[in-house]
Amino acid sequence: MGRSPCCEKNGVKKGPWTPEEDMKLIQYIQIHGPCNWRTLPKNAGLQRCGKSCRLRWTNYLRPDIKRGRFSFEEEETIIQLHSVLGNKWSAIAARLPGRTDNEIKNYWNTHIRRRLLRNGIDPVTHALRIDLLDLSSLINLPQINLSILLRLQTLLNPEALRLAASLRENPEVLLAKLQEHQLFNAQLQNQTPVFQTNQFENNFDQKIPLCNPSTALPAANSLSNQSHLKQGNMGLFSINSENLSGQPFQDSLKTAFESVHPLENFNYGASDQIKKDLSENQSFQSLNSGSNSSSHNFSFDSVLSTPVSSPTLPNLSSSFINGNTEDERGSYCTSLLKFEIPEGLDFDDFM
DNA sequence: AAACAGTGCAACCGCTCTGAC
DNA sequence: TGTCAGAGCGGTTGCACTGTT
Repeated sequence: MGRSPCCEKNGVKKGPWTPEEDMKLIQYIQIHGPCNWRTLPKNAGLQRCGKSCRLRWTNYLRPDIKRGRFSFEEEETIIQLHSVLGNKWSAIAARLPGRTDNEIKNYWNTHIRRRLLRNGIDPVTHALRIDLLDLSSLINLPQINLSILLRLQTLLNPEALRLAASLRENPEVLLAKLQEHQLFNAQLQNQTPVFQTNQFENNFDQKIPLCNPSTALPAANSLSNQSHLKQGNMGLFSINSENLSGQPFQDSLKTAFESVHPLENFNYGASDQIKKDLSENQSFQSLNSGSNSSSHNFSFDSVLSTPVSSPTLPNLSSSFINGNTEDERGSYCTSLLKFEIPEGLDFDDFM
C-alpha cells in the first residue's frame, strides 16, 4: 500500500516561488500558524504541495531566518559541530540561530567540504590526510621553495599511510587493541573528554583520524614489530632522529606545532605505554629536551598525541580552515608546513 | 562581444524515521 | 499494530551569476 503522496502531482506548481505566493503563505501562517501542511496550500490558495510550502517556510520565509554570508564564527561553529554531529544538519542548525539545515548543508557542500578536501583534510573524519592534500598549492608559498618541498617528501612515510588505511578498513583490530590497552580510560582522566567504546562501534569512521598517533601507534605495535613503527612514528610522519636533530629545525617544529595546537587548548591523551614506547625513541627525546633557547613551554606530550575525543578534532580542521582574511582561509592547511625556515639554514645538514 | 565553464544557491525528489492516533 | 503527517536527510536539478577564453 504505502503512504499516499503528500500532494497530487497534477495541477501543482513547482519551481521558484513568486512574491505573490510568498505573501499568501506568509499571511496564512501569520493567521493560522504553521500547521497541517497538507491542507495548507488549498486553504491558502496556493497551487503547491504541502511539503513545498513547508520547505519554503522553514528554509526561506521564516521571520527568524538570517540571510547572507556565513560569518567567520558561524563557519568555525559548523566545522566543529560537524566533527561531532556528522551530517546532522538540523542539529547543527539548531545551534546556529537563523540558519537552516538546508542552508548549512549547501554551504558545507559548496564551500567548506571543498576547501577541506583541497587542503588535505578529510571532510568526514576531519583528519589530516596527506594523500588528499593539494601539494601544488604549496609551491607558491614564499616560505617554501620547490627544492625544499621536494625534500620534505622524505618526511612522509608511505608505510604509515598504508597502515592507517589498513586500520581504517579493519577497525575491529584497532578496537580490540584499544580495549586491551585501556587506552582511553584511566590515563585520560582530567584531560579532554574521553570517547566511549560504543563511539567506535557506532561511528568508528568519524572518530579515528588517520593521523592520530595515540590510536594508530598501539595498534601498530600489536600488528607488527616493525621497528620503524616504534620509532616515533607520528601517524603520517616518520621522523628520523639524525635528520631532525638540528636545533633550528627543532625550534621550527615547535613553532609549527604550537601554531597548530595552542597549548592552552591542547590536552594530550597518550597512554603510558605510548609515552614509554615513544620516549625510547631518540629523536623524540631529542626533540623534547633539546631546546634550551626556546621560551616555549613545549612538552613533547603535545606532539605525541592529538586529543582523541571528537570535540578536539575540529581544532585541527577549524584552526586550519579559518584565517583572518579570506586568503588565509583558503590556505589553512598549508600552514602545517609553514615552518619558519631560518635564514642561512642548510637543509643538507638535516636531510 | 559572444560562447563557454565554473560556481553558488534555492528548490525539489525520494526515502527513512518518529510520534501521534 | 498499522496508518498517517511531519520532520529530516542525502542527493540532485535548474537557474542566475561570474570569470575565462
